[in-house]
Amino acid sequence: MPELPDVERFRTAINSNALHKKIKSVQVSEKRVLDNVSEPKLKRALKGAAFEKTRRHGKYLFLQLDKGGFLVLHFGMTGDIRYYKSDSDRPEHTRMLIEFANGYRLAWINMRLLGRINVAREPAAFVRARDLGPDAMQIGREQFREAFSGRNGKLKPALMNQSILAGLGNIYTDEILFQSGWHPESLLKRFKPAELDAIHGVMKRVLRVTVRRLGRIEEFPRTYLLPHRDKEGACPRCGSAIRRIKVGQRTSYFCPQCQKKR
DNA sequence: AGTACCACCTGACGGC
DNA sequence: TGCCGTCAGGTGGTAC
Repeated sequence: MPELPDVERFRTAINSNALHKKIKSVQVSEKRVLDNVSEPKLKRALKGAAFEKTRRHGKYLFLQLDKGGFLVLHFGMTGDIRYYKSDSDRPEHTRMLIEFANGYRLAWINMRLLGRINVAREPAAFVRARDLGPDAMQIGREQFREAFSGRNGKLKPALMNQSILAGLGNIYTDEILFQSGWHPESLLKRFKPAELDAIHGVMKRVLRVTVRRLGRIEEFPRTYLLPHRDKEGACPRCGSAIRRIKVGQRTSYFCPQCQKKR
């Protein structure tokens, strides 16, 4: 599930529940998810500290510690977060469990073990080291045009390329392409600056709307593709059968009537 | 620079 | 019922 709007939901949940609470203990039940940090080092960094505030860049969530430094969470393909009280409510596939002094717990859930846990001194340095592009919610029109013009290759893989633009994944990119009326295999070099500007505008709108709905697809507007993004789906605009193809190894859903190839 | 393929993982689903 | 292939909202490495 985790693309930008989902990570933004996790951030909101942590902001409203898990800030300014002293961390009593940390358990990591799957060491494989630890990326640049060992378990002892992670425990040293977190124990006795509290989360002060949160930031997000692309699909990465940064939790600032009052002792200094950041816990950096990435969720992979399957990830979630839950704040709860009773030990019996521990979610399945909890890979890291943070227990607070108030008795509540924060579970980092990661079924497929494709997510990663890091620590960082500064988000900016981490973002640079990972070669992440500008965040999709922050990027301005000029910067967007700059990032995508003069490139070769197909539109969809470029939008999903985290070093060009950070935050979009497979399904939100499908939505943005649907709403801008472009076929996923359109060639980037055929786009005029004004058309890139239009895609930027659509992207901003889609992110604004879906973040506001906390990434809950059932609550998306009826004119959105995502609720119909399955084999039997019909285009919410024209009723045509939604088509499914592979673009850059990833499954893409699109409306052959509404989305033109450039 | 762009693309293809593989690897990393678990679980759900459909076909036989 | 059980086994098997396929697929899933991500990323990193390698090779061409």
